[in-house]
Amino acid sequence: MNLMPPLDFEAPKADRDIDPAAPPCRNCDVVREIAFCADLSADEIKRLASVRCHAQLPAHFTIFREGDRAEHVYSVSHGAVKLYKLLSDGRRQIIGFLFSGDMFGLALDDGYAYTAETLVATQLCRFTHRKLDAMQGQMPRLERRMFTMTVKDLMSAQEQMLLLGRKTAREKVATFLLKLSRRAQVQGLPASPVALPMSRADIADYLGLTIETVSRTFTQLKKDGIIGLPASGHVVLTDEAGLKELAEGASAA
Amino acid sequence: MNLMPPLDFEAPKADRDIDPAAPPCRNCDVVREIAFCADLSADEIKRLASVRCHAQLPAHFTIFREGDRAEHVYSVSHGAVKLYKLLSDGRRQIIGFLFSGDMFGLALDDGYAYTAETLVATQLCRFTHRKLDAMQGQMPRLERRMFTMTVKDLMSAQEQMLLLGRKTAREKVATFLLKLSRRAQVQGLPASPVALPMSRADIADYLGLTIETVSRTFTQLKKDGIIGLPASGHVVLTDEAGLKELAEGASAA
DNA sequence: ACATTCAAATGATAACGATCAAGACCGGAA
DNA sequence: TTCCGGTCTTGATCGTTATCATTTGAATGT
Repeated sequence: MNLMPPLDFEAPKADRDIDPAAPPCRNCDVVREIAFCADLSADEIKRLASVRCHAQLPAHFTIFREGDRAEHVYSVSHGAVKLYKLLSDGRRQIIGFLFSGDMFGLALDDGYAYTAETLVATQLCRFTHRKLDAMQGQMPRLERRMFTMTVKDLMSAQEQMLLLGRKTAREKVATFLLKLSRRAQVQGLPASPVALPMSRADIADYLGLTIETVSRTFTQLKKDGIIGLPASGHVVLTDEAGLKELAEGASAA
Repeated sequence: MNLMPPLDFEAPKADRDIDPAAPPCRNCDVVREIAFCADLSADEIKRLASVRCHAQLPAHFTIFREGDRAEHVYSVSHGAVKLYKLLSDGRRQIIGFLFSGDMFGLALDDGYAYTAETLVATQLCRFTHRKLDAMQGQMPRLERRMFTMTVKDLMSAQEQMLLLGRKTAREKVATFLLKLSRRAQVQGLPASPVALPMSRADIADYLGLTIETVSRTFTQLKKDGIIGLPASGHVVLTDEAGLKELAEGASAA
């Protein structure tokens, strides 16, 4: 797969889809409020838009690979993306699931430290590092926003270290479901029937477990009346308080 | 311990130790080159120094606790610090060991997300978030440097997620030793007899293992001729290539 | 030198999650 | 509809690491 990408950023088609006369970033609707382009002055948005490149990508599309020259930063407009790192023998660790408004692609040594792949059909905004750097100092609010988002990412990564290093399978899954639920709420979606746009394998590689353990844990939580599994790809948080207790490591329950 | 802190930032003594006539940050010697105060103009350093507070802390001193109001950012001048998060039942995950030049204490919601504790006697520089924020926009290079350091921290955290989620005990220990060795080199110390200023318990809580497993793994690696354990708190990297192979997950070996 | 204390190493056993192996389910194509 | 490919679930067993228990060792103080 991905040998013949049906669409990519190079295709001018993507740019043509954006009405140049429209207020820049109008396309982004809600996302404007939470993405890194939020909180900017009209002038800043205009300037930012001039170096932006929008694209619609299909599901399971590799945006870039670990080690690729890091030329762009991305912002998710709509859809979902996963970031992962690999060991030489194929073991995989997913380091993040991204949704509308999330940013990715920052790198220091000219090479991405992870692979980025869409989970579902996804719209992205792309910015060139070089051009952003060139505007350095001219868009203080943007820089500050990117900084803040990076600090948030770091804190989230630290939470995940606690999960990976010290939580049980049950606690890991509970934490994961709550995180997804909260994230859905941020996007104005209901907290409870949570959509899981990723496969069991993805969940396993995010939580440091195997597919089988993830599956068994879902089944157990369902048996215990903590969650419901109405349809593939959807979870009902029947007992959110119970989930929270589990997630925080309240031994019993 | 820490019930009667023998020294702290509030004590004016710490400030008196700094010669106000000396070029600011002269005390920091080498650290100046790698800390976040590096790469600043003379004017910026002067301004930064005006809101700085230096302190010498003893070993095993709690600098702040998870949940405390986040009022300061810190930079390690000399010594070593560990950052950790706790679960309600006491399970602990160390999310980082910090050395000269490292920064910590960034927070978003007014509360530190982790506890910070010295490993050994340590000198710190402290800055008030409020004052730094007040200077926002006036010290672009400082902001950029802090951003860069945060991105680096994030990438390091992502590496650690791969370790915690997907590496074996042996691979974890190998990775840890290599990381310490590289870090020592950055500080101009030799790569090979690496100092371990932290306890086995700290290492275990950093790698998501138990004390016993860490101990056994050290013993094994020694038996296999990959490392040497000349004295408590020191490790010789006998076979660095072997360690690297292990760390990257080269199944065999 | 010896007692005391705490950290580290080692040993024995258990458990959680991994691995191996079927079988169930679901969606898409003919 | 039926077949086919995949993912997900469930079952049986194994193994790595955790847990429990003890010994060794190193540092500190008397």
